[in-house]
Amino acid sequence: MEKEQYLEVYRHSLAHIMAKAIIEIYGKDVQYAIGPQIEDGAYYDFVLPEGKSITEKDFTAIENKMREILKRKEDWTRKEVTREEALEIFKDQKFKTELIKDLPEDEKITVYYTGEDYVDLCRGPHVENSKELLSAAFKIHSTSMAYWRGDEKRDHMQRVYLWAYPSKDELKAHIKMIEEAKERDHRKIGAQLELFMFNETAPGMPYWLPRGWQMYQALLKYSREIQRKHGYTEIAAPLINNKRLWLVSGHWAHYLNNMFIVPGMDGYTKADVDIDELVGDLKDQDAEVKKDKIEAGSVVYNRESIDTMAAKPMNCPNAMMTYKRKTRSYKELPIRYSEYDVLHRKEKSGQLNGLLRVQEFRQDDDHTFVREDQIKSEIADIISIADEVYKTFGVTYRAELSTRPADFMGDIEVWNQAEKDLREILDDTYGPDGYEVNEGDGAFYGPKIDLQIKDAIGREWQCGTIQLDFQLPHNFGLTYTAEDGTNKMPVVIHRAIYGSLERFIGIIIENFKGNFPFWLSPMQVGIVPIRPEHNEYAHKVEEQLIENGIRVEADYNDINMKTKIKTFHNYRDPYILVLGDKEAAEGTVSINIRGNKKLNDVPIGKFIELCRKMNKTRCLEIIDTLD
RNA sequence: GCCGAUGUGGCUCAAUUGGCAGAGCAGCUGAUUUGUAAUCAGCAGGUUAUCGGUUCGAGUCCGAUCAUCGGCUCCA
Repeated sequence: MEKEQYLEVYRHSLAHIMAKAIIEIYGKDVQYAIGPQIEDGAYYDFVLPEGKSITEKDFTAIENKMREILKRKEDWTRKEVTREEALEIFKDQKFKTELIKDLPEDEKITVYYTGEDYVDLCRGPHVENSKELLSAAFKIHSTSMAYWRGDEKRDHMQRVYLWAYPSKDELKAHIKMIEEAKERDHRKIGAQLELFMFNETAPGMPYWLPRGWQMYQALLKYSREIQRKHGYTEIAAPLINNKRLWLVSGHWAHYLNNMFIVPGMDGYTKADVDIDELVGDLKDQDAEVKKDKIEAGSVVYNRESIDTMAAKPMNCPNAMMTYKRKTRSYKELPIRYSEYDVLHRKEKSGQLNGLLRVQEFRQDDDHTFVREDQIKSEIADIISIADEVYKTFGVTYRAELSTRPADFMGDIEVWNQAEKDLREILDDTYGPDGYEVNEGDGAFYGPKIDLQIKDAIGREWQCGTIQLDFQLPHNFGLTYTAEDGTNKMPVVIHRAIYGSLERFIGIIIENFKGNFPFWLSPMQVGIVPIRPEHNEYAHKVEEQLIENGIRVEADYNDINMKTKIKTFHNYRDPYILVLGDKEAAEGTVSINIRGNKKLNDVPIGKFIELCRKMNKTRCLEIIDTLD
């Protein structure tokens, strides 16, 4: 048996063993649903008897019970049964019953017995006897809540996860890998390197500290540089707009729950007044609308007030307004408006995650207005930008095309042509099998290409996105004057390469484990004068570096040089310069290079030259020789 | 929003069955004047997330709230 198949079979079998163990511990009333194998093991979904739940403390007991069951060395017997027989076997199991009823008429129904007291509905395959699993290594590691069939309106189940590997060593290696991933955690490194912080009063809204902001600016600078070469123009727009704008864009109808509302003058009232249609609870869109008398001095938010405003969750509507400010000619297109404004998106509690999921962020956003015949070349250009940017970070990526969904908007001919164009570009760039297609997964307003990048330890992240939009130009009534003098509607392309800057920074922190390339390093050079009498020379060196656009910090305190080196070392500065008598006399620097290499007595001019080179080329490696 | 967990000086962590809130690092002061990842001594730093409850007594037990973490779900 191939190793992968073997893994699947015994992980899946172990899921059944776990279900059997849990039933033995919690009783026959346990409702068991499904238990598939996953990347590093398996899980199984249960509804436990009223009032019971599985917590960390119970893991060991379940594992022990599983081992006890395996030692019984029971046979696994497969049995084909009729629909009626299956329904009889699982008459007390509501989920199994539902699964059986949903099976196609002609489907063979198979059940597996493990020993005589446990039976599960399953296609298999499984091991033939539990003893085959005795050598497997497994560990229950977490639980979570899951909805039956992913539907939040249906049963809430408890999902129990286990890791499973063929040997103890492989399980150990997996646990070690998870611990290493924790070492990369951007939240931990972000605190150590003083890049960003959070405060309770602004959940999910990062404070960028001086060092982190340097990095942020380096990313912005790079984005601006490359976009400028590709004909982009940058704009900035209001952060809050009256709800009238959001009504036109459709956000008020479809995105309100994710928007931070800013009440206008009528949004609260200071005098006694009767208000109709008062929103009972701002957090709950479906809350009952009530009619109430407001007492003087009280503050009431009324989402329906005429001058209610909202912080923008997306840049698009304001970009539309910017386009619409005057009549446009076909000769002007494409118009590319890039912007880096702050966006706010309100997330449900429990969804925030460091920089990876935030409520306030900036995107390297752009809205490009094109004629239909320009779509293809424009998308090709965007992909070339993405390709260049991702290469600079040393990550590989994968493209996914999402096509027309059932509930699409607009002209089917336009869709067909656009999808054809996108496929041709993707074929040309990555080869016909070099990208994935998610049929019907596009947004209702247009097809899209998502770019997934792969980090240093193989995790994938969606960053770049390129979306065609046939809807927004329609909502905003955008037009341009065509060659024949008629008014035509442009197509909008939304695109981002980093995606959210915050998220992207979180990803690259973990990708580089905090050891950033020179051009990205918050501080690039740390200066350590050995004794106070060397401060004067150190100041001169510092000034020269600053003049050359190099981010530098120096420690002029009268303390042990070891301490100063340690501090900069902990900040992971790529270069630490040690300056003493010799260097001052000869106009040189002695360099501690991140990674413990050293270069002594380097002429200052030479050092500046290599720093400038790295800033210009944005190379990944820190130069550690003078050749 | 859901399931489970966590919250003690800036950071990492202690505090026995409910019984005086403590240490290291960082900070400050002084000494040391040092050529490559922790020199020595002293000082200061706390309403134990917040609010409420039980108790003679709460970091510890109970409740609520907030934030955070692991997942689920969601994510134009």
